[in-house]
Amino acid sequence: MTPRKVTIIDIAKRLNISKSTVSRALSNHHSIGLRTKMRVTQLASELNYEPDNRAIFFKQRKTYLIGLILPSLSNTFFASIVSGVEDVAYQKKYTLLLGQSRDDQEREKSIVETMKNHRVDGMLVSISKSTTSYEHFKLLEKNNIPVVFIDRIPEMKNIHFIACKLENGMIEAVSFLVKQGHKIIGLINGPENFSASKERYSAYLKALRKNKIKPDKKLITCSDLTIDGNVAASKKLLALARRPTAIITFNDYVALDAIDYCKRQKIRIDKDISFVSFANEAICNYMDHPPIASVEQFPYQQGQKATEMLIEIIEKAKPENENKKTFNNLLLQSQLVIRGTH
Amino acid sequence: MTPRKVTIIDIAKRLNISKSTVSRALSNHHSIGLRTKMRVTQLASELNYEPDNRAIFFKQRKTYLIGLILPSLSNTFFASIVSGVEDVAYQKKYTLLLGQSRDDQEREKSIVETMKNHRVDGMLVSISKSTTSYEHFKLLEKNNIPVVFIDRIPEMKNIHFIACKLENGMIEAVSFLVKQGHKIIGLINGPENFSASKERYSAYLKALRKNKIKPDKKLITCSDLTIDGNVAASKKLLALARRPTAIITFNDYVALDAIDYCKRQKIRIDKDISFVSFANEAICNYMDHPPIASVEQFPYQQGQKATEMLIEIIEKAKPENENKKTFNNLLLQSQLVIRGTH
DNA sequence: AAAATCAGCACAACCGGTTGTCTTATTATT
DNA sequence: AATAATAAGACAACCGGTTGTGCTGATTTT
Repeated sequence: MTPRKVTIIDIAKRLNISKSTVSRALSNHHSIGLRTKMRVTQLASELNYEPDNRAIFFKQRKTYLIGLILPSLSNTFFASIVSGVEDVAYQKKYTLLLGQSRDDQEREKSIVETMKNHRVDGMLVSISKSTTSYEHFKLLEKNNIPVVFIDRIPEMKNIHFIACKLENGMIEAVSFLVKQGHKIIGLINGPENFSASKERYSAYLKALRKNKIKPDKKLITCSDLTIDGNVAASKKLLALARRPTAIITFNDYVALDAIDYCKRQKIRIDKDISFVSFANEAICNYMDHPPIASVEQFPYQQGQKATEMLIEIIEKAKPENENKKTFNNLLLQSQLVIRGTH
Repeated sequence: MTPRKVTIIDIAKRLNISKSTVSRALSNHHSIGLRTKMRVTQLASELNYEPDNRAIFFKQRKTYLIGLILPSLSNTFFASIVSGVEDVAYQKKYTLLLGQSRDDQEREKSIVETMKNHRVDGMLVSISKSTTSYEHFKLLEKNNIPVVFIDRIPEMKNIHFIACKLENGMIEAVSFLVKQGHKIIGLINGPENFSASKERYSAYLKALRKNKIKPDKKLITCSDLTIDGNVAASKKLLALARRPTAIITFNDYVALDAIDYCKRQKIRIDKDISFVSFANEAICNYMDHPPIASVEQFPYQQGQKATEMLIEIIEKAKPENENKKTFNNLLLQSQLVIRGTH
């Protein structure tokens, strides 16, 4: 129990007026005399009076709080999302509540619970890898707390979400490689149960079709995205009799581990084998042999757009619209970024 | 105004009992009969009743909210801090309010104001580069909201803070280079007005003294930490008649830009020149020619320790302790990490 | 001079919980 | 059977603001 802070009641007592007068004086209401207004504002600043949002929002049934739950924060992709979310939230006068699920469903649930009890006006979520039950999100809806999912989307009907469409990026990537003369193009994908993996997988097949290349199951493998997993996947593809001359990886880190492995195996990067990846992390610019291209997924922009979408939903929500709900979703186009040779 | 949620009053009305009975039934109070308890809990779960934290914390004068303000979130150093803070906050049942100042004093002030009005129980701050006035922090103290500063510490008296002591890391760095045979060791520092720069500067001088090397002003330069600034600083040092054989840089990014510049100039890394940096970013492990060593500043741990410190301050704060305030500060030791050759 | 108008402020209800005190009906004690 | 003890729950105040309504005295209107 922290010591109590100055309230309008304290001010009212000292000036021998009622607290409603203080409240109106501070908000410059016309029915309060000039002299009283001046005495109130004067004393308020002397005492360092600060209004208590909770009391205000309590009546308004609004908190101007937005909850954001991400799997991790030390990952640059998610850090960019946070940054985009915060920028928009700040601009629209909302404050951000942050939680990281650490890819643990129970922790995710618990954070949802806490934020719900803090009465956030809405939530932004990138679901954890281990999330299989969506009850906690359904409960939010029952409580009239809108949720916008970002990038990692659950398989639920009737949800708001924003993501980055990878199909076009994958097609650009494959076409780019084909144009460079590659015919045997491998894929190191992420965990099979990821929707992001599924999307890459089907886009990869579509891209091959478009370029009239027959898919070869042996050229497709998965990694659990750990260093060991990435190396194992690389090893598998590079040991093939029909060895790929180019590999597309789930993200930049997979590519970097793969490139590392190649170097140790004296497989020459960009000669014996080329890499194209996803994420387009800035850090790749410092590498001697980065992937020759990477598909940008615009995490910062996803964060921005998701927040704009959420706030719009929050602010247009009215009880009378209860039964004519619509669900917003937005797919940004990904974009292949070809690295300059340097 | 979002539609209203289920309250204990709704439950009370339906069961024709008083709201205090509902409250006590839900918290399993002994003076409520078993039958009533069951009817209440039953109906509560049917209606998806969720307690409103604000009403509870309102009376308790506590929110279990902690505000965290950092200059940026897209920077991995700060992202690690956030991660450490969130982990501890979660474990201790506090929720994190996040804001980024974008190194703008006005935005920092405005975020402090907002969080204060949300009645956070305490705040964690890494001050913005442009912050010169500390009034907004002093006001927090007057409002009995404790603040713990992290890593970027303002020049104020009587504050709580946590930071990472760079002196020992710098001494280790210089000694390491000397042991490798280097005698001419340059320094590319950050902006002069940074306390972090000042600390590196004096530690650098001390380290040279310890190793009986005479400092040479020409070997010391500053960068504004932009790519152009980093390159310009590198150019300056490498153009010297008495050219350094090793350079210590403000952080890894400066080193990477410098290394990049060297490569373009055909200056051979680790032969003609070696680099040691600060921050020890994981990404350097993927480089062909990373700095040979880097001083780890433990941002994740700083976040953790700062949060532990803050929560301790919050929870032991009592009105009667008002005038016997003490100020906590903790300096972690930095640590030189020598990269394995790979 | 009586009635109407209005400025300036007080009073009270409300938001959704918690908690101390009071009431009532039942059971236990002597 | 009369009294004390106890169980179960009602009532009301409180946290710190906002806001609709009511009251009072002064000024204006007729």
